[in-house]
Amino acid sequence: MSQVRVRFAPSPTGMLHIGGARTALFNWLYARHTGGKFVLRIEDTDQARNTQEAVDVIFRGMRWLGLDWDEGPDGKGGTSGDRGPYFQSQRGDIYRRYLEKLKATGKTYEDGGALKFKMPKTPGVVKDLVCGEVTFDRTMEPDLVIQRKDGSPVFHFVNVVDDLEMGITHVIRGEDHLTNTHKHIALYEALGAAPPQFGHIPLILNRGGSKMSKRDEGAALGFYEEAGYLPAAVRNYLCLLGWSPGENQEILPVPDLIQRFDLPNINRSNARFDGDKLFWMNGEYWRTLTDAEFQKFADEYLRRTRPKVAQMDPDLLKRLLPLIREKVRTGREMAEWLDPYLGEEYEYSAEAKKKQLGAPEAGKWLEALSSALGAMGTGWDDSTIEGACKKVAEEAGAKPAKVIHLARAAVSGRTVGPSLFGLLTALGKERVLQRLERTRRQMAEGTLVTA
RNA sequence: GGCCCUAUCGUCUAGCUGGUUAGGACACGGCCCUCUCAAGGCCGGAGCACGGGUUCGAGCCCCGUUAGGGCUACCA
Repeated sequence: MSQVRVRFAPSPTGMLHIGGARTALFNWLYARHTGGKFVLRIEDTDQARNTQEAVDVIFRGMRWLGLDWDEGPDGKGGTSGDRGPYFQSQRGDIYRRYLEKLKATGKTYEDGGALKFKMPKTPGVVKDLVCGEVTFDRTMEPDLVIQRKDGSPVFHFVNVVDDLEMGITHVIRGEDHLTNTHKHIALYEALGAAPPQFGHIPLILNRGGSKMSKRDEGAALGFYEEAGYLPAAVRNYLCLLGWSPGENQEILPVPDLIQRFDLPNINRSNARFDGDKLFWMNGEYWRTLTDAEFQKFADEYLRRTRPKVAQMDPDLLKRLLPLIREKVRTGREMAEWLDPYLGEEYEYSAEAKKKQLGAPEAGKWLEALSSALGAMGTGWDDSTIEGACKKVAEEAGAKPAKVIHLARAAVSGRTVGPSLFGLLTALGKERVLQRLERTRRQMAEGTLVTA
């Protein structure tokens, strides 16, 4: 048996569709599982949408997911592999050659300026690796246009020619192509070539239950990168749509995924995309990152989404991040939680003002807190701060929680945040006193800003 | 309309060649922990679409119905 060659052939639409990403992933897994080659081919025949930016989106998405390809454009202007070109827009000569070859068989004819392929009227049989044997009655099947009036070849034709020329052995693609496959097979046969094997994988459905379209929320892979998801989590989650590793396991490292993945155990029914579960899974990966991995991720994500971090005291950031990390599970949440510490002009949320800072005893308690914390000598740490806070509460005859929540609101402007004692420790005494003072001043002046 | 695919908790799924108290995960509810929020622990509700067969026995096999999805372009 010769070496497996699979391909992913996206068209540059300006986004990498989540379904396309999953198709790429399954192809990649199959190539790695079998020790075969994974080819990337760009179907850039639609001139209107074909821009460099749109092509770059594909490269970026593939790299982000960790799907490396053995042949195709390298994304840096170069190419690897010797079965190119890997852009359809550069394969015109090849298509013309095959068009001539097909014409020579006498199985084509001109109609209305277009070139048509005479579809055989015999039953079309597709032996699908996922769906089994599917037979199509073609007695009523119309002939297939393979070249438009303007001379350009159509998708079905170039797709077949490319797969043939590139020596693709297994075509793994979405089930939406299943009913077209017999046409492709007819083309292979007319060209005197053996068709590849096919495996049609179930579609990814949106919440409403229809094929995920580019207009659906979260349909673009880039959406998850922007939201600060971890590529490993997204990749792992995508694996579970239409396939299961079995043995009640869902979270698996890549080598296990590769080892267990195979075509016969792919599901036949479509799967709905469940953002909640992805979110949960991201949390699982989020928690198992090493400190170094998390730091790298946080640096890159924050630099991109919160340019203000550059102005921030790096030591403060370094102290804050671990505290925030354990309370959230995506980069976006992390960034939002960091907002109150990006500068001293932080805002107070409506809830913080209403529930905490607006309380009758708030001013009195904050004053007590300021003096208690201000009086602390050496040893500014979680436990000494806790002691001071509890003492303030005790003297005020209140539960510690009351004072703690008030302090959080004063110091961060929020009602939720990292554990208070850790937060105060991280902020440092001077900054904490300054923030308490700022809050008291604004309370006194009645100018607590909202936005 | 025609053709094709599919059908296990709300969702993703396990369930190999018929014998299971139908398993797991997300989500959800309750309790515990608790300074908010997460995390964690314990408990719980929730499913074989329906109807016929075949069989001693069907979630698994066959047929039908229903439902969902897809395809049916000189789009890709």
